[in-house]
Amino acid sequence: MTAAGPDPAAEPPADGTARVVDAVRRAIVAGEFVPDQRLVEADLSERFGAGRSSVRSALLQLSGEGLVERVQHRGARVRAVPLAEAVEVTEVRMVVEGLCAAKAATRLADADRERLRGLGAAMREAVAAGDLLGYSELNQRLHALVRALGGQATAAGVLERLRGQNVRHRFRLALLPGRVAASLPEHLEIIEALCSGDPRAAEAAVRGHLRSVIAALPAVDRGPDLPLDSL
Amino acid sequence: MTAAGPDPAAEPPADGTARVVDAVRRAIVAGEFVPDQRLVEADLSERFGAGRSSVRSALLQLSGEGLVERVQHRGARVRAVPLAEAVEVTEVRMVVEGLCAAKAATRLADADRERLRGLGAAMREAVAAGDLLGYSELNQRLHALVRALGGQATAAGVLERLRGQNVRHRFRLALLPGRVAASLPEHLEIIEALCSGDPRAAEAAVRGHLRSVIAALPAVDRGPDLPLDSL
DNA sequence: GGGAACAAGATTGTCAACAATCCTGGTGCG
DNA sequence: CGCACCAGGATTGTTGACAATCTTGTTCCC
Repeated sequence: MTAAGPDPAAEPPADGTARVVDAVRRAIVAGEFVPDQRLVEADLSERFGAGRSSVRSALLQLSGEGLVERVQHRGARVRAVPLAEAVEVTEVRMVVEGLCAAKAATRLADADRERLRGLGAAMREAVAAGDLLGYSELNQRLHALVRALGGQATAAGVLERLRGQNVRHRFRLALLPGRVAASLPEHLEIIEALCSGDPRAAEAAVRGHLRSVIAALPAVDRGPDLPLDSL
Repeated sequence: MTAAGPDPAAEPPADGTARVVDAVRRAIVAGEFVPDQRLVEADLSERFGAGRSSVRSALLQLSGEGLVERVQHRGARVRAVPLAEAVEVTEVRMVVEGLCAAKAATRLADADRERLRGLGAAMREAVAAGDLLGYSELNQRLHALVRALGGQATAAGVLERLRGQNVRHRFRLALLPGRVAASLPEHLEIIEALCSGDPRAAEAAVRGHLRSVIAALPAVDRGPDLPLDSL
């Protein structure tokens, strides 16, 4: 049963509930469903061609993930994450991702170091080329890699759950003028600290980076709504 | 975050789903439902006098809280938390509760200091009197207080979610011979560091304490099953 | 004109029945 | 004897209808 790993590109014939969960989640992170938008069961049912029961289960599940908010007899709506909470989320990410980095630093194989440094080089190039979206993508890849290398499933789960909550802020962050200039050296420092195998340094580097992200969040929040077509 | 917070004194007339959620959660943390036990919808439906639909919703919600595990077409069972995962959970608790402590240290009012020192004194007395269960209760109160004083709703939510996952191990920890002797000074150090208003010291004290808890976990895991009637 | 009482509409929560799926035991063939 | 195969039972997933609850617009009285 443990033989075949989770295929990253599988499950086209997802049945009712699972399919709706996926579709709604995708619509939320893509910005198609805006914060505070009501999610009426009957509407979603018709839109996705699934029974109201499946939609209901899906909303229950998404509520558990913190993406939608439900109140008794009043339905579900897309959870709005105000700036103050985005800061809180990032603070928690700071310490938990710091833990992952510290653990990762003591477990690296040579192949891992290569992947990390490869990512670092790609980031440098993206910045040099002015490819903000590509950089944002690499950014996520780096953080995901740190999560994975930590080998801490619980921490990874917590981070995954938090990740969904401030997609909005995170997407805009990379587009903030001058942000990448500050972000790139921090990322490179994380990579170097990890490769050096020093857990304290790795944790400190991750914390420093996310502290800087927190400092930049207020500016992001004041920004205008973006198209986000680029997904 | 989402509701789900076990309010110690509220909602007497809980209707269908909410009532089942509460009852099942209580049964799980009380040990009435043992790990890996199957939770058949029809059985629970009859036991709690609620429609299978309500039971279903309840299981969905509890699955979101991480208390039960569900697999497609194979039903739900009480999540078993193996030692390795209990360690992981405590590691995450270590850093997140450290964050709460650091933030709390900078926000304390005099009344808070009094409450903290009062808890410390009560702990000393409980240990002197050999009241292990009372000490365990005070222990939880202290950790809850740190959570609350941090004023970090997101962190508190994460911790609340993790708390439910290793009740089993946590309950037995206090009963481990010689454990309280190591635990008490650590708790007192946390209290002093908080009262001194130094965030770094507070975080370090919390981390040190939970590191010691982690070290003690393997011994707990080997212990026999306890009655747990004391709830 | 302002606000409480009320009724209609909309939406969620629950129930019972049906279909789909999985697990368990037995059966027959090699 | 071992193993693929196949009913039978048990359990979950889904559908549709009904009851309970909330929201909104209206009316009536002060």
